[in-house]
Amino acid sequence: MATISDVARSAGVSVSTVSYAISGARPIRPETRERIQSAMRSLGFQPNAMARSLASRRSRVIALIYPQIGGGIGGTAGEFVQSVAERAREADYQLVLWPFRTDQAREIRNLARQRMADGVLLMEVCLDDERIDVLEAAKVPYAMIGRTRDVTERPSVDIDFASTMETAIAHLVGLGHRRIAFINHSGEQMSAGYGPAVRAAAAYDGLMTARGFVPLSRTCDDSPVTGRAVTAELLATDPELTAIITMNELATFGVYAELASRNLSIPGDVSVLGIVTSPGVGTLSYPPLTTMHSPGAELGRLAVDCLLSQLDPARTPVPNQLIPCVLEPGMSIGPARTDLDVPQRP
Amino acid sequence: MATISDVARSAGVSVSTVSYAISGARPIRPETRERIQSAMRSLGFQPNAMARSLASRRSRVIALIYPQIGGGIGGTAGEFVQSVAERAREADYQLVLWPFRTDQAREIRNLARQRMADGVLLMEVCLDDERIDVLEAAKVPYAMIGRTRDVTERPSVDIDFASTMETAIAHLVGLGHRRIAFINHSGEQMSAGYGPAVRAAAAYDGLMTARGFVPLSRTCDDSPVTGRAVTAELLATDPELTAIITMNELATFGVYAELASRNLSIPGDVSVLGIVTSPGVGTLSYPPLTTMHSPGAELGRLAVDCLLSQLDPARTPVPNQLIPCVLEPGMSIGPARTDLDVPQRP
DNA sequence: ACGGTTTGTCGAAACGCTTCGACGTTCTCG
DNA sequence: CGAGAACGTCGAAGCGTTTCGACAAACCGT
Repeated sequence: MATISDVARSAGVSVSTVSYAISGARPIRPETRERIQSAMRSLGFQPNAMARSLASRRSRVIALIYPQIGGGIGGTAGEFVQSVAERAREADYQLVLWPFRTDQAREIRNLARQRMADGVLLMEVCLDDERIDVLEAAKVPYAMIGRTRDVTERPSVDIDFASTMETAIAHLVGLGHRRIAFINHSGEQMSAGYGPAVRAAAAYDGLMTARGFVPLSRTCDDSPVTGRAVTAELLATDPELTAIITMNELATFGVYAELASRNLSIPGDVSVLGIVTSPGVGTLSYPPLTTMHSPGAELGRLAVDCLLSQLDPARTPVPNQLIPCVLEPGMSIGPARTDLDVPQRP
Repeated sequence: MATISDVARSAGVSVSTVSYAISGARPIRPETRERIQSAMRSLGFQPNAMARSLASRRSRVIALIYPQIGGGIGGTAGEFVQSVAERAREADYQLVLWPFRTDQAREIRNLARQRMADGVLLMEVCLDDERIDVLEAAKVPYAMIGRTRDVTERPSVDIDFASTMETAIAHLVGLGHRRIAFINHSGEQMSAGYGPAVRAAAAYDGLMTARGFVPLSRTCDDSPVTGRAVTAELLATDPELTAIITMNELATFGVYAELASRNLSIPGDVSVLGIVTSPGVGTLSYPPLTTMHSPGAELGRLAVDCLLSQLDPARTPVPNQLIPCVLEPGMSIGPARTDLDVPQRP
């Protein structure tokens, strides 16, 4: 494997000249540059990443800490990892995966101290996330996907749950819906302070109340079976329900199943809107679910930019951003049925 | 950030002694080791990964080249990446992601020459995969998930499509099915020599023919819409069809939709078996789809072991392995309906 | 024509580790 | 009891880059 000194010898220049020709940090005479480049080409030279990192004290590697990709449909996480990897590639960085649970802050810090990565990306951030404290104490550059409780100036990108929920509710209200239920993630995630669950719940309660409607929200394990049970319970609690917003992909399949088993039509009897889903998941159901899909790819890109802007002072800083989910029309939403609101018929 | 010489100074030994204490490559007196360890602890020392790699000429990083994670439900790829990352972690290796298309062999080689990774893992291997040639020419250790056409001694792990298909067909035949159709991946993937598509098709044709049944297989784009159309076409071609094997998760949702729209019951009229699915995908449908799910996690682990055994001569070599899919019972399979076989009824 | 920049190149010192050879000590066993 | 092996430690030479300071040569304005 050719080294930089092989190139230098073959081009008849010193090692440092080759280095400057590569980095452009100092001017090189055009013909010298030519000679160096052709030497590099004919030797198939690629600079040794480790030596480069050691000397420059920058590894050009960023780490993505993720708790679990699998665990369900997982399209959101997958899309996200994909876009992070690609964005990193574009910026000429490598992406390493650090599979850690959110409570393994110590392990994360130790790995970070090995300086394999110049910075880390955190996903599935909780409202009180010890990893943030540890990383800050260790002065490790980071960016979060999600936000801690105190929405300060910590570098982050996140889904705009408030605006997403507002769009969702406004859309349904515009179609005459007044009794709109919400199916959230599980109670455990809620009490663990999992950001999306907590923020969406708060937004839902606030927006419903502000409109003078009665909030009716439920936590629900991420599974079709639980989704089905929760739907049954919701219908028992409010038989006049006309719409359900779900933020739980797997549970949504259970919603469909329960409604089907009761011969309730979608959207004739009940409208269903899936929010924060992975793109395309709506087409898996019949009738196709109307969704507001998670801007995973965009978040991935932004998160990388946000982190890199801290690593490289030359980059323009990337402000914290909140991205709303994108409406993907399906066939699961219609006007609220009116037989309940107007009991007497002509 | 503490370095090894800080530790050495603080413990009153030489740098090399600290290094040997860490690696265990040479014996160290217990009390010396104690002193070194407590020095490391109090300094919060973590060895610099770059320096270590440069000196030892091994980065303890492996690369996973993947074409695209997302693509729909994507649980399989996600599960796979997950298990690869975890296995690497267990073996004290880092995993980097190289998002490259299968035709970017040159880029892969150049990255490999930078020696950031000690070896690479390839997924979505095609029958004739130029990446393999390039990697072999560059003497880069690798392991494939999937196999090239010439099933030689190249390091690989793969799904055992033949045995999976045999199990699938045998299961259905045991329930009286004779007219069993097969819905494969898309025609483009087929002609691109995508291993799973080609091998499953070959297995299906061979096994059906060997039993004296008529093969009826179709390629199908990965989407519910196409799945639905293909199902309609299959039913038109053979109205006496009693079972469908699908190896196309998204298309399977279309199969369900088409059968439902014709008021054909599952499994009363038609049994449906999804093979090579991501685990859990069966529960998304109603009635729950019986599946043979892809051993993604196991393949991921084996692939890592297979690669590491080449990197580390001390490891016992891992032979190439073929893992069959795992039957996950659902409710979409039943006995073949008999009205067609026995036209006259009492 | 003369100081002062800018340009283009070089040599050498890091970067933080691993690993080799050397060497004094302590065991082992014939 | 003495030769050879095993033990425990050290110093130094890398590993393949980047980057700093130096310096000759060409260029500049006056």
